[in-house]
Amino acid sequence: MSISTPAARNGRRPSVKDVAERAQVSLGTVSNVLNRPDRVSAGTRERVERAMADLGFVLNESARQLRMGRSNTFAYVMLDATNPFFTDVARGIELAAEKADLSLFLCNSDGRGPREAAHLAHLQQHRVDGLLITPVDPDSPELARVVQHGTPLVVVDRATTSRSFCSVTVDDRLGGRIAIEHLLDQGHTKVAFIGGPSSIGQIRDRFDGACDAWREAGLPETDLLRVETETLSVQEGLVAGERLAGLPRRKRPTAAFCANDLVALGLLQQAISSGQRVPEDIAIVGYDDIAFAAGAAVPLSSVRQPRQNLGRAAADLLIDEVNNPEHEHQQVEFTPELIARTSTLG
Amino acid sequence: MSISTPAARNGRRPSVKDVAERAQVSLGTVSNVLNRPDRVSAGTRERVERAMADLGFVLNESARQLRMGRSNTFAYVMLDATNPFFTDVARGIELAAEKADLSLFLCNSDGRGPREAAHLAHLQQHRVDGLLITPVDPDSPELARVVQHGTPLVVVDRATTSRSFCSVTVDDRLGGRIAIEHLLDQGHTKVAFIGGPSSIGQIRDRFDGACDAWREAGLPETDLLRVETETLSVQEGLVAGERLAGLPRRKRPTAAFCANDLVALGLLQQAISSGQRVPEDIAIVGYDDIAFAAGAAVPLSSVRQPRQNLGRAAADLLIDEVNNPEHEHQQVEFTPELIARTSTLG
DNA sequence: TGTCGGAGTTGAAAGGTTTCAGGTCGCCAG
DNA sequence: CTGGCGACCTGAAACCTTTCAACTCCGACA
Repeated sequence: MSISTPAARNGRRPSVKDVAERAQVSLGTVSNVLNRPDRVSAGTRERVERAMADLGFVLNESARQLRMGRSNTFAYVMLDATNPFFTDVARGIELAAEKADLSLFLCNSDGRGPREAAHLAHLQQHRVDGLLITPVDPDSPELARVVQHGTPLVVVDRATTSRSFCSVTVDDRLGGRIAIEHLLDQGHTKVAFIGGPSSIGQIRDRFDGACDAWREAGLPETDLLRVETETLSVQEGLVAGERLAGLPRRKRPTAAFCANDLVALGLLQQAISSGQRVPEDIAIVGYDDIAFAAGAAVPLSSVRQPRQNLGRAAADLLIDEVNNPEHEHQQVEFTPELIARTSTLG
Repeated sequence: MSISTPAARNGRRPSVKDVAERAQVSLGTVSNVLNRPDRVSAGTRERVERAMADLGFVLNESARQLRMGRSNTFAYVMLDATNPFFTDVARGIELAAEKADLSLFLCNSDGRGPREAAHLAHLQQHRVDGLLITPVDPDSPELARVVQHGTPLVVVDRATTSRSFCSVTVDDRLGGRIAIEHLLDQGHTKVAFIGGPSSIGQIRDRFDGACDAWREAGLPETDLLRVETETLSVQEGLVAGERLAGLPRRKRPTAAFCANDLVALGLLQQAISSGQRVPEDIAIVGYDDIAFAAGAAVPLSSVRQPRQNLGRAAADLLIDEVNNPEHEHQQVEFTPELIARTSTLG
């Protein structure tokens, strides 16, 4: 097979210079065709465009960026690209970026600090115009350093103590409260909180919110049973379910509030396979309202977070920071919402 | 608040030149510290490093790329970032890329052709060293054009007619076959195939494989009931379930093979909520073996694809194409595997 | 003493784009 | 015929890095 692609003809990709030569115009004119076509006469423009097509010209973004000093690109460093919650957030960011004519790169830190640091370094070197991140550690000095080096940054779905950048969060304490209030409404007076590890701020907040509601209802604290898990996975939900089932009937809670939907789905699975009815024997509320919650064997009640709005708001804050010289950092907090389904409504 | 970040001091980010000046050395030496530290004496190196730290120097990747002509970056254009299948594929790619010291950018075409085209153009301009993609249309001339312009490309999880790039697929026809063979083993002689639209090659293949097995078992074709859906979603699975339930008992299949797990989960939900027992009244096999399959109310049997290996293999092919001048394009095909769980085993 | 080699350092050139001050040309008003 | 204007086009300079041939020392060796 003979080599005949434009790019292979001479081992070098064609540049504006080659285009200019072939079209018998100057460099500047080619650039004008690219960036201000209205300033070029129709005939010339046509000649240049044909030359580009003939040569298979692809603009070199590095060179443009070098010259222009900006990249029109954002990046989002995700905490876990396999978690539906974060992919939905990413989608929100993407939509906002697309509307503002910005490219978006997604990176995945996979919950690993060093990987996150590598991505951060690389993205700064790429001179992205702005950075969104759900960090492994929201209080890491790395984040402040990024800002100091001149890259605007917005923290997504994590509260942080720093005031040198914007953040977007959801009120987890309120989320815990409304979950419990819903169960109280349904008449439950013995409830389990299932989730962990409590080193994660969000999980603490959800539990604290639950306690607030519980106390205000005047119920004894001992009847809000805390079941600590190692992680938030389906597997851990299963284990927790077995633990509940092992309790003597008098002590067994009639409802469970799970710190996320994966745990709730595990609990649900255990309940059904051991012959319990949901919600008659045990009612279940999850958290996040992922797509699989509605599609579970018993549709799952869940605390919904405005995932996509979260992403969109974060991107909008970043766009403001980049374009508006009077930008002031903000901490935006969204409100969660309870979605009641069969798993609590019977 | 006074502006005091290094970057803000003069509105321009420090360059190697600034570093060189401050460290009292030449440009070349700074570059050596960056790229060949062993060639620089310890004292000088230290001085340069201190200068970098003082100034908050961040290397400009655009300039480096421009000079070097390569970016050490791959990109994967995903078809649907919210589908767990693709995020797992992405993870496989990521691991391979990380091992080869390449950065990876993820983009999401979201199943939209124009968005895909925009990403493609942008990535070519960025001079990524190689491109992985699960395309909206595997036979689009766009892909060939990318290759022609000089960017190596590997198609992931889609068969294509072109031989100008590598591809990695899973044998869908075999997948269909083993699903049906499993159901035949369990004694089923009336089975539904649920999925669509059949314009998608993969779905056709899965159905064709199912037919192969069915025919070879000597069963009448009419007893392999085809239920066409609009898309592969939980919702469509629900609808299909209702359709099956509406059939007279004599005609009703005792098992269903769903073209993906989302459909299977929908069907499962419908079956359970309408009081059927799974698998006694209806056995169910899904496809993809996503994480939620094992965690379903009745753990779901499913045809597993080696998602992560798929990604890894694709990345490795691309790495070979980039580095090895004698590279030859390959079409790699993986073999699926049946994971039998309660939904077919009772 | 003179030569050689090696370690460390230098600085100009190159890479592809955009910008912008300046040029040419044709045409119209005076 | 002259001056001036607008439309269109030109090409050098700048952006920041890496590379590499050339240079300077300095100690070793004959």
